[in-house]
Amino acid sequence: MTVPTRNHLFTQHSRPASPDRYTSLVAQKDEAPGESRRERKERTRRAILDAALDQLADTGFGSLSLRQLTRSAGIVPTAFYRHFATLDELGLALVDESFETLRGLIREVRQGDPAPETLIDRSVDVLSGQLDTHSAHFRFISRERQGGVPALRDAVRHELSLFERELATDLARMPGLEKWGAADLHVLASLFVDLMVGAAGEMVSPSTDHPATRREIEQNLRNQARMVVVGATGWTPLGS
Amino acid sequence: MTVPTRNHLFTQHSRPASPDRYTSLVAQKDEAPGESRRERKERTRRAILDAALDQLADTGFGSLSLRQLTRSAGIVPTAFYRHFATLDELGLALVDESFETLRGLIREVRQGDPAPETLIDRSVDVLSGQLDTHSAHFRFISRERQGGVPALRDAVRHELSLFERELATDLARMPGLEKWGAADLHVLASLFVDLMVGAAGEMVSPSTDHPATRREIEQNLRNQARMVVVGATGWTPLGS
DNA sequence: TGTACATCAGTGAACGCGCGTTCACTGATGTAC
DNA sequence: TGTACATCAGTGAACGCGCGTTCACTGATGTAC
Repeated sequence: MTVPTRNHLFTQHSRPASPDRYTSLVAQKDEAPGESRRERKERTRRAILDAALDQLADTGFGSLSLRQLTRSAGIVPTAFYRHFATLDELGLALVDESFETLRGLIREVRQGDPAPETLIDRSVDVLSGQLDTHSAHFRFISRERQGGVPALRDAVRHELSLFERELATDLARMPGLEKWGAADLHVLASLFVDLMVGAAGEMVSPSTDHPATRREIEQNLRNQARMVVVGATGWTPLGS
Repeated sequence: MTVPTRNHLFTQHSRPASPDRYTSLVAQKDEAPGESRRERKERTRRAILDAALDQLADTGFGSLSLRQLTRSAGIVPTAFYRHFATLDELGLALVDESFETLRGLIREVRQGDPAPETLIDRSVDVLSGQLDTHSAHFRFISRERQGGVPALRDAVRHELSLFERELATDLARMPGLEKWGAADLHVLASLFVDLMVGAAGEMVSPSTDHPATRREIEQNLRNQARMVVVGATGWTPLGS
């Protein structure tokens, strides 16, 4: 017969204050009485994801520590496995929500303003706004795109290529590009994606918190995009 | 009085075979009798750098392990400190030699063939050749550019901006660009650098060892560069 | 040319630490009747 | 509405491991005389 080795008088719902709980950023213990078990679980999952995004400001995903992660999420290390089977699975969840953000960006640009001559400025403005609220997602994408964790790198690249394809479909409808083939659209779309991800990665980096620098990068992105548009305007489609 | 706790009969020059020595890729123990102390030290340093580049194919610099590093360099962990004060210092040495490779590339392009209409193909060919012999350097640059180690990220970005400035100086001498200001040259040079580093990073990634994929990326890089050149040709300088 | 001494690249034991993962557990929430 | 039981998110002890860094050391190489 197995014997309990410790009392369990103090569990989740009446825990004594312990020093290392003070460091938790996204504590599970904030009481929210009406909550169901599902809602509680979802809240903890969210806390883990946020703690990860937080920690990822400083390091690559490969250097993520499960123990630090759970400490700042306000749970015990082993509780992590109630939500994700492996650290990689957590990473893939972050890929998903990061690309949701990215698609949100393109959706926001699209709606309400298709005038081609203001499209660049509008896009850069929307990007700039998204960077304020979702910087962690952009940092994650641009870092793990070249990062040291194969599963994530592949997932990010795959999503980026899907995203690029969507952009190509959008571009195909623009005036002047009706005659373009898939290859031409791919060249232009990949240019835009490379520029955007590159600039976003630079703006969102911990080294670049100086706002003047950020505005310079933004301005350069605008000019780069303009030069590419001039190139697209004068482009002779590849098949011809 | 301190007492030696172990015999030292077997040192560097007549060491018994020990299991974990077999894994060393770049062993220091290869006898080279005529060598001076300086030459020996330089050889070990080289072995450390190579072991690092080797290990960095799989992970980011932040996840580098000093112990694995020294094991595959054929020395004991503590011997590392005879060559570098910290791991970061090793990283900076890698930044230096990686950018030497990059400058070698531009030098190779420059010499012997300045015909503007073949410049893109020539550049991509040279890049492709360098990727075969110095892939680790390009992987290092493109990964640590967005990587999680601040000192390296800053160093790589600084070197990239110097490199871009050099490229701008070269471009200023090209026919048709004589009237361009510094800002215009910056836009064009940064476009080329972004495209090159991006494509190189993709080609050199462990996920991309399929040669067909690599040729596709190369071809797309050519097309992207061409579209940018068309853009530059039709560009109205910013001041005007 | 020979000798005494200094230099220093590499050694190996030892350290304390944070890591990911296992396991049997607890007790509040949810469900079947 | 009340009761008995199942579910399962979170707990805490324990594990073995690889890590970076310290330290006093060795002995071949280099140098001064």
